Amino acid sequence: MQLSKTFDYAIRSLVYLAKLPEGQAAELRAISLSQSVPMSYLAKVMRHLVRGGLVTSILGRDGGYSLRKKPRDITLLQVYEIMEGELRFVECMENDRNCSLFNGCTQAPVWRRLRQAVESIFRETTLADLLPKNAGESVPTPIKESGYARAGA
Amino acid sequence: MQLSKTFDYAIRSLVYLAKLPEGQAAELRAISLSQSVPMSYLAKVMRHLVRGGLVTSILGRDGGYSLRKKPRDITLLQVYEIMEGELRFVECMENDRNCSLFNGCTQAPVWRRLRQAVESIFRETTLADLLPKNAGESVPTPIKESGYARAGA
DNA sequence: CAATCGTGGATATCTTGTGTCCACAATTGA
DNA sequence: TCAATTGTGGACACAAGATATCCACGATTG
Repeated sequence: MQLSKTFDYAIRSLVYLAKLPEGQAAELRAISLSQSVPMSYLAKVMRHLVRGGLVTSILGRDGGYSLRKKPRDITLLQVYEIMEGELRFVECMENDRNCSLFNGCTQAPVWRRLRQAVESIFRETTLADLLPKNAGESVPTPIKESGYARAGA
Repeated sequence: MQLSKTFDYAIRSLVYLAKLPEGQAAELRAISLSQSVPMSYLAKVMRHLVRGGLVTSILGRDGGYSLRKKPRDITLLQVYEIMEGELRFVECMENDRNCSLFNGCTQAPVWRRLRQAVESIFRETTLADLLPKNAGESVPTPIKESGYARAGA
């Protein structure tokens, strides 16, 4: 019943990008430092987001990442499905190979209700909802300079 | 975002007990066979339920387990908390050691909303809701005799 | 050409869920 | 009283998945 760090990393990175001035890109190291997320791992996360169509990557010098949509148009459900795949709570969410054999799977309706609840929250929450209200200040400062942002090149 | 098998085992075992005639006990092997759950692992699950106060265990010969409350009085939330502890989706659900430092943890409200949703579903669903409506037949039959119910003594 | 930056994938590590095993205590019936 | 049965407790083993690391490579720009 835990959300993965990967999912959390993805969200926070997207929020970071959303805070940038329109059209501006941020490079991996900057995101990594600001979130205290290992750079080489963040790279993998970002690749998912790129393939998922939420983020554009710019190769080469002065490259980086930038949002491909308005924050209002990026829902947590999209992010979740890109990072984790379809939302499910048990193995046999739809197909009943095992459970229905025993008791007609009386808990299946509960899992469905559960998914609907979570799904609708995820669908209704967009990146825009995660932007700090009172913040015009552009970029948050990292806590520690050391540790991260070292590998990869 | 997955529920553990352990939680599922617990629920199914409780449902099994709930189906028994009032006051009757079932032994470990019977539950294990009916659910195709490894007996030695089920033992551990049952211990949790005993300590959690949902189930009574009877030692010695002709021992077994039986429900300690009416199915209507056992909620999924109780079962969850007994098996998994407090319901949480991220590390820092209440205490904010890390996230608030960066962005005031704008996602925390989302996680809270999420928890409330799940929690209320769990709280409103009782064992009674998981009993098959049309079933007077006492005990479901196992699929395969082999494999489980062998270890332990 | 050289420096920068993201890509891709193989690999390593760590954690946790899941499962196993065995000695032991309690209970009951012969 | 003895032996069989049944749950208890904890140590241990195993597997899978999340998390992290590394390195060779392609793209881009000055």
